[in-house]
Amino acid sequence: MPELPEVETVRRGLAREILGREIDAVTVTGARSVRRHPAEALAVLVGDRFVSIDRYGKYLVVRCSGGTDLVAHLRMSGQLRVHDSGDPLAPHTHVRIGLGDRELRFVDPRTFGELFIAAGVDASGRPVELGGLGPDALDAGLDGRAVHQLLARRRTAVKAVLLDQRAISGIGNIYADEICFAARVRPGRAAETVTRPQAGRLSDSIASVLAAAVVAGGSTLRDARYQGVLGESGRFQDHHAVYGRGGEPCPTCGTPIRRVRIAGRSAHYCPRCQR
DNA sequence: AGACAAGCCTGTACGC
DNA sequence: TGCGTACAGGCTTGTC
Repeated sequence: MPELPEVETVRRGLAREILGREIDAVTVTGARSVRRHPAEALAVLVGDRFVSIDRYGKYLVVRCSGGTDLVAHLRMSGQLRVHDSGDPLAPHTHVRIGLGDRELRFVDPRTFGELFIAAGVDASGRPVELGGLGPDALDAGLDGRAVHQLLARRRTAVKAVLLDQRAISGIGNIYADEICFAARVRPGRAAETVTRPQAGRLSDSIASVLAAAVVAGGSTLRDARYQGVLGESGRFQDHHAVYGRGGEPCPTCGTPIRRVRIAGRSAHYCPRCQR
């Protein structure tokens, strides 16, 4: 399931593969993937070139030469793939954007993901639809003091705050568990009880875990649908300390990893290392 | 066969 | 009463 490291890996892949190319056709075969518009609305892109690609949390924004911003969110199973235009279509291919001899394809079995044209941008140049997002998890301003403030006076679990895209954008279920482990903080701990030193460790862990995952090209799970733009798998799943490892020994102390439900989601932690 | 996994939005419930 | 916050439910389908 694409989170910040996977989306950043896709961003870099798209920048490498398709930047500067001219869009010569847009074909929508899955209307649900463009549900904010009539299916034909994406045709406004024809004749534009891809100018740059930005990422805000888990959103990708493809800036086009005509001034249009194409926004993508992969949700759980969406993929953006670059193919030669004659390549056979994968099942669940919902949108095809022709780029000369190549093609950008949106593939999404569960159809939670979507593409849409931004209605406009705010003063900072961000699409208005993304106005509710908190600071990006890799934003340098997200220091210990800032994290401590985000957690203050919130009675909900630490992990619920990490997953709240209005508080911090980009963290999903896998990395929330890995960040809590690296910071030695229990994911179910009430946010308002986190001390300043613990908030400092959370801040450091957000940066270090996500940066390491980006270097590794993200995480590709056995069932999860994440792959890079050319079909590459990520390698960070081999470095998961706790996520998906319930019952296995903690890599630090050997205590069995505990699996519980927090905020309606599975959570994994070491009951000895994490307080 | 049916529960489960996931992110995000919406609607509802609740506490101050 | 009203506001902000918290949480359950819905969407979807491949996998176990």
